[in-house]
Amino acid sequence: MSLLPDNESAVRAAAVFAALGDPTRLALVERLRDGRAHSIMQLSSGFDLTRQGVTKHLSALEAAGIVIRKRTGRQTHFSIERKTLENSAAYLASVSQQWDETLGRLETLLAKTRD
Amino acid sequence: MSLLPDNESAVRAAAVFAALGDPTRLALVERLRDGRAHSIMQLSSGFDLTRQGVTKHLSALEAAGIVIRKRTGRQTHFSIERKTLENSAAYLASVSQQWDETLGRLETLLAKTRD
DNA sequence: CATAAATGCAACCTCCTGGTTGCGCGTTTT
DNA sequence: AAAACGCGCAACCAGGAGGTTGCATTTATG
Repeated sequence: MSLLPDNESAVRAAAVFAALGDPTRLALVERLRDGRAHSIMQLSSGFDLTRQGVTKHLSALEAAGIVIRKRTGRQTHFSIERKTLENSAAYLASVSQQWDETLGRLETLLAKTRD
Repeated sequence: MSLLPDNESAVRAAAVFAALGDPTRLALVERLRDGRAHSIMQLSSGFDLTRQGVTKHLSALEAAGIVIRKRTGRQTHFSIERKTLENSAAYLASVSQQWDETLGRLETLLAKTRD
């Protein structure tokens, strides 16, 4: 019995978190916070990475649904997919919230008495 | 110039996300949603993993500050550190929120005109 | 049309990660 | 005091992730 996240939202959440888990990728997201679309050249500048390296990370973000790619002419622009981040934020919030509702710190102590 | 997340909150956020990025680890967090403290034996049951394997994951979660370890007698209990998840949720929310505030979809289009 | 610019694609390499096994050590239990 | 329980630690291993180089491709520019 492998009870890995059968929960749909949890599965996707894991993918999103994995994508955001890399420092470079998170930095890229930070760069996209302005909500505008940036080309790969723009995004590559400032990193100790090859353009191809950055592209890989952007593809990873795209695969996780965090970012949207759109080619225009000879350059490719990336922008943030707001909804994905919102969902993940909501997921995390729900976890800590449930922790809050059900018993929380008190039960934590009582658990030690049980079994 | 390597402009990796100099921002403190972003650095920690990356660590937390990396920890939550693994399906097994996220499943463990799911199991701890009840807010109570569970022993390693309890948490191990149901996974296609060795106890030592699960322990490794729990240690990773602990290192990221997502979980708290407390040894009592011969068994070790883990429980959720609510604040860490709250912070990460807030971080994600702030990113998508800023996207919303600043221009968002409109500017996304305009950006294509620029440079 | 020749060339430069911006990107895509594939092969390759290294190192970290997730997983295992084996064993030792403190704590209950009988 | 044995034996069983719950756990920590170390070594080890395969595979994937992050990164590179090299070249092909498409689009703009002079």
